Amino acid sequence: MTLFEELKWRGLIHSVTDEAVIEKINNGELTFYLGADPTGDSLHVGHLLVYLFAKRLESVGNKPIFLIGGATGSIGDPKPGSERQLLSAEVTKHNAECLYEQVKGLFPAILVNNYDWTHNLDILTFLRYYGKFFNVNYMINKETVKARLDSGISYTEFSYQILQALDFEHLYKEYNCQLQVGGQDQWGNITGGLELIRKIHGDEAKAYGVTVPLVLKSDGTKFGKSEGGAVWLNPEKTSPYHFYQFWINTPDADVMMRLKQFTFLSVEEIYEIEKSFIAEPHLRVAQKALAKAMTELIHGARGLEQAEKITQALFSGNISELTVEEIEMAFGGMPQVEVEENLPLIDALVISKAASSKREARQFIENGAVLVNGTQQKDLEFVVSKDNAIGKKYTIIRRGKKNYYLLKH
RNA sequence: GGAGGGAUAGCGAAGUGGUCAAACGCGGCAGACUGUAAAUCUGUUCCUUCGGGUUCUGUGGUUCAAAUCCACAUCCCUCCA
Repeated sequence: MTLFEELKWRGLIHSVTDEAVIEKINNGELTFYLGADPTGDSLHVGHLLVYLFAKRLESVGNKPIFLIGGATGSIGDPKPGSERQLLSAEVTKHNAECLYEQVKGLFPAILVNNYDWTHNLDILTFLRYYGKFFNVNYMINKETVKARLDSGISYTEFSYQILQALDFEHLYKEYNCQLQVGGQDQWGNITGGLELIRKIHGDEAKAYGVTVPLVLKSDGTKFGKSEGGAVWLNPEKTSPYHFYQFWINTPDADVMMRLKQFTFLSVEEIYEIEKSFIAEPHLRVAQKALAKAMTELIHGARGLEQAEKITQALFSGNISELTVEEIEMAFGGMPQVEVEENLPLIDALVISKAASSKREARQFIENGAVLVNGTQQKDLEFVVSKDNAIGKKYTIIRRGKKNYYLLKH
């Protein structure tokens, strides 16, 4: 199986601009790039697939360039609904640094920032030289722009695709970068770049684009969100435990696809897992393998160990047997609140955000949805006290099957 | 510029003087069953000190009583110019 065949098998190829790129990818002879606008300070699992795709290309020798969109990010790419809020220079810079750190953790890449070759470009050069290569009719027909023609789009965002095309052309010229990879929503931007390269460097210029499919969930909802929002790669924003839990909760219908798409387990290993998954689904071998592989990939062996330890403690049911040290380790990075020594359970639920109102708190208690230090508590008058806390320090509240909250006395 | 239609809870949508904290569907949350899955079933879904309080785009009015009637404002849609 060649690399490209494997990529296809893994469901990672949405489309390619030219079949000729396949052999070059397999031979590991390409320099390629992928870009990200510094609109946030961390990647989340929704972004992850294309980065892992890049890692796979890199693993056979292709050379990755990671492009930070310091310029494009300050413009904002057109999104379906409305204009973007412009970000300040400081925020963009900070975000760029954070993103680069995360990418470096995944694979070695040359870092470039499109601000460097854009900020000195004067308006006349832009219009006289580059502008002539762009046909407005063509630009208007890009999906991203078309979607906004009714509701309106500013000239600023309309110009975004030109800046992106400039990037590809620049990297082609300076680094002999022949390939851009991106999500399928980037197709328009990628082909824009190819167009520009062809116009400037002629038909013999060889450049390509490959897009990775959007990750879909079988039930149609958006991938990458758990309760409380996006699942981030940054452990400060999403703890390794929550990250692990996100993967282990993958529905049966999706889990084999996720293993193929996201993990670096070999084809044979995945087939082995699938056998067990089909024969004994209740063991959830596939979910466990997925959670393990992903947590280790992003948070390392220590993060995985931590996540598994917490999972073990919380789901084995022996919470009250945990020591203070174990709780501290387990709940590191998880939501916790300091409380006074004694507090009615109803208030404790509200303060810890386990319930959004007292009425809801009562309802949870009456439904038997609340466990205090591992035992169900149906008494509305129950008081959480320091004396009953584990090690006189921590009270662990569970609401529902898998929502945990830590109170520190 | 003219003529109509509309705005109701997270979303869709009933309700057109009191029986309305507002049907129903979706979504959310919880419980049961399971495997921390799916499907299914049950409960719940403005706040509350459980007395009550605050809601139906906004403001003012009519009325014992307004989501419901009237006036004005704002926004959206359709048709005509």
